[in-house]
Amino acid sequence: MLEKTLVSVVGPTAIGKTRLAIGLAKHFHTEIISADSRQFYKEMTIGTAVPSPDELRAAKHNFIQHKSVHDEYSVGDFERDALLLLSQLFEDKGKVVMVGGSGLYVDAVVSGLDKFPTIAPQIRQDLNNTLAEKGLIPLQQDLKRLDPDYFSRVDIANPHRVIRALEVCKGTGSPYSFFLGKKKAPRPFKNFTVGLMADRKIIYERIDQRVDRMIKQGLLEEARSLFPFKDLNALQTVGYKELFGYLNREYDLDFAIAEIKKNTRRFAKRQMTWYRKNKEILWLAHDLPIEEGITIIESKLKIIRNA
RNA sequence: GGGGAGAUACUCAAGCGGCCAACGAGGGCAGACUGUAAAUCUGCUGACUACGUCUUCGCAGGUUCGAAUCCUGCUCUCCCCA
Repeated sequence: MLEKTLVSVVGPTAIGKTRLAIGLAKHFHTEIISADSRQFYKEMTIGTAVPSPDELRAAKHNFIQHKSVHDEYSVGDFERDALLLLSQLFEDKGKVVMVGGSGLYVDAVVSGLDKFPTIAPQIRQDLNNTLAEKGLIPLQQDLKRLDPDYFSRVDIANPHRVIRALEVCKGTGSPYSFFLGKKKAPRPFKNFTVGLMADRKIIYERIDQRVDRMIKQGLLEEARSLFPFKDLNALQTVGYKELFGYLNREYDLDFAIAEIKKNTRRFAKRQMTWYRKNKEILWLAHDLPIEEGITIIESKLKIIRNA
């Protein structure tokens, strides 16, 4: 019990992270922290593949559907909330399991983000308006003036990157890069990350099957109920945005479903790209029996402990 | 049987004598990523012993210094008239 360890499970969508996480949580008699940026929202269930009631009963999950799509909730908020909860859980638990499909969110808990002051939402609103009316170029010029250092490093073709940096510059009066690279608070626990992998073909098949299942379960109705809020950030989500297009009579349902499958595959690809560069991850085959996976993880944890 | 249109890379689709390994779009692949991240953005996408070489634009010939682009024949597809 001396070694507090956060065991994270990562991997592309639909590969079986939830199952492994539950197996681990039961094995370690502990709880699960979800680091999935879309399972936070209580209004979304089917399309985000939230764990089933049975699964939720099998192990205590945290940060599942604890927010509303109407709430503002950022990675920074999540990092803070997760660390707070972790410190509580580690009071009487040696291990905590984290599952997440959102690489940035997992990394935020594991490694930490720099601290940024809260920025008034109006600033971003204004920047978005500028983008819509005048395009990206004036924003790029602004950034070049306000933070030449970051300007030379960012992907200046990416409006989100440029606007985020600018909102910090404008909101704080300091360059965005001023806040970067500060010493992060050390985590009072060790990290161990397990990745699930499979052949591309298998992942894509699983995705297709899962999308079909979601549709059968009533994803369209769920999307219909959220249609009035389709412009909210939380609803810029694969599985919903495509159905909004259908509900808006832009194309037929078959097309929408095909788009969901395609976009989910692309999402899975991006997840794999995110994790691929991380050499610390212990990769396990998706079809390895859970007990075997746990045995392997246990032995690796022992090695770490003795190191 | 007669007349017309067309066959271009994984798909769709430009090109209509040289600047074409061939616009563009889709799809795919690869990558980036510090509070929008299931978001957003970038690159590549004929083959290779790759800042060079080799084979492509239905097939086979021909004209030309030079053809995806012009001519002839053939094959196939579509439309109209019988």
